[in-house]
Amino acid sequence: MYSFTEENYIKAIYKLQEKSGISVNTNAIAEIMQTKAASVTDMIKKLSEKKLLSYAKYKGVELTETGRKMALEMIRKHRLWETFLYDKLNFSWDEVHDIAEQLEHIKSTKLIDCLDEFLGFPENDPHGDPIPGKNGLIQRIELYKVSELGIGEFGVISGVVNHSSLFLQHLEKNQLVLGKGIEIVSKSDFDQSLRIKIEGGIPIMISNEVARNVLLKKSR
Amino acid sequence: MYSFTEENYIKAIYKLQEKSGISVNTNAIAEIMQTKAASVTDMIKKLSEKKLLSYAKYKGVELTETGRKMALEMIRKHRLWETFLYDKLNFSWDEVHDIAEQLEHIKSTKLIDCLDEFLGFPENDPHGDPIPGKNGLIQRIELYKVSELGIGEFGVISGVVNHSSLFLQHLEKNQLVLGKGIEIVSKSDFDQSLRIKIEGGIPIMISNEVARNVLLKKSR
DNA sequence: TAATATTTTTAGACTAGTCTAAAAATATTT
DNA sequence: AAATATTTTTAGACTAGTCTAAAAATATTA
Repeated sequence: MYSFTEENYIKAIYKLQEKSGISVNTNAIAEIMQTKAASVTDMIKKLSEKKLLSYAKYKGVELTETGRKMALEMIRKHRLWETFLYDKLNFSWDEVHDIAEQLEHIKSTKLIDCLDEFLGFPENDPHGDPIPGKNGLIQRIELYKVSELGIGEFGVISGVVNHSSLFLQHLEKNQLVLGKGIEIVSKSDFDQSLRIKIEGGIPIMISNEVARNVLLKKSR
Repeated sequence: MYSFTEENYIKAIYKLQEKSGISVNTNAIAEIMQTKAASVTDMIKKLSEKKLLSYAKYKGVELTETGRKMALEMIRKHRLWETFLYDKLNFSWDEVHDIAEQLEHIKSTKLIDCLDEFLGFPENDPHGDPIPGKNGLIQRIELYKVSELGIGEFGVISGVVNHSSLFLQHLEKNQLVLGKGIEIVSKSDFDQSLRIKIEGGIPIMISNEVARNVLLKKSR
């Protein structure tokens, strides 16, 4: 059985590996874990001894197969709990993360499967992120940043890059929520802000910052 | 914010105070917490410094008002989660305790109230134990052990004294579950075992041990 | 009352996880 | 290639929580 801290480290490393490709460095882990580089070195030595990652001094770390499986289990639990909080308990999508961060550590071989069934085997969490299956497989579809679309193109909001509370609240306030269709009307050459038309709403302006953090499934 | 260990100690002390009246001794706490007396002494010193209990060497401990409130919050959370596992995720009543022991530590000012609402503000958990309200008040009714009833008396199964997994499984196997009416048919002078008639079932024998651990609401 | 048994506390050692400061290694700049 | 900057590791100190063994206090028995 692994400690909460061990599980959190493995999850953080998995996320960094997803972004950067292969190897993950000490400072990057320290930043996500909100701790000091020395603490990271201490912990990754232990995790290496437990065969969850492979590590050589000054060479960064990579999760082992065991580590990756553990990470995917954590992500599955996290996203299923977020879905429960959102769908069943009416939490808003910017409130669910911190609670799911705690719930994901519950040790029970059966609980998360029962929750999965209870929720109707959802494929995505409230932010549009894919929920890994019991077998650890993630079903991904190709998503595009709003900033990557051209004038006249359409898409359906299906994810967010930035999960911060403030950002999610900003999106909700502007009706930029999962499932909404949008069309790119025009783009400013000056600051790359966009004028977009939201399905069921009036055209609005969004900054380039927002455009780079909202993900779409392309449509027509 | 309190640690999991601190919360567990407070809960254990509350339960012991409920049984024994006022003061609780070190060995009793050690037994519930499955730890050594020395560890208990160390911890109750800390909890005393945090004003959760009052403590004098060799004199046992008593929870303060703050400690009692915290204990009732923990019990409320525990029982609501047990109810969720049982009612919504179809866990059996002997499986819920260990999972609820973990879930009760989730820190969120809003979560348990949303869960309470989601469950329809239940008054009892799957074992018949009363669920404290948000205000900390427990609604109790008078229950009797089966062994306290006379021949010909009736009652409805409304609680259990012993919460062990094996005992709960034994009860379920014998249809001795919450809500069932029973009538005392006869009693053996030899070993105090009882012959009882269960509503909707055939008469069965139960040992004195079982009779002392099943609680009834009296009826007619 | 004294001897014995039991309970509780204290002292010191341990692990898990954190930190700061300094040392070691690597990367970058000149 | 040398100097400088940055990253990473190591050493030692800290807290939380645990343990064993011994000491202290209380309870029980003779």
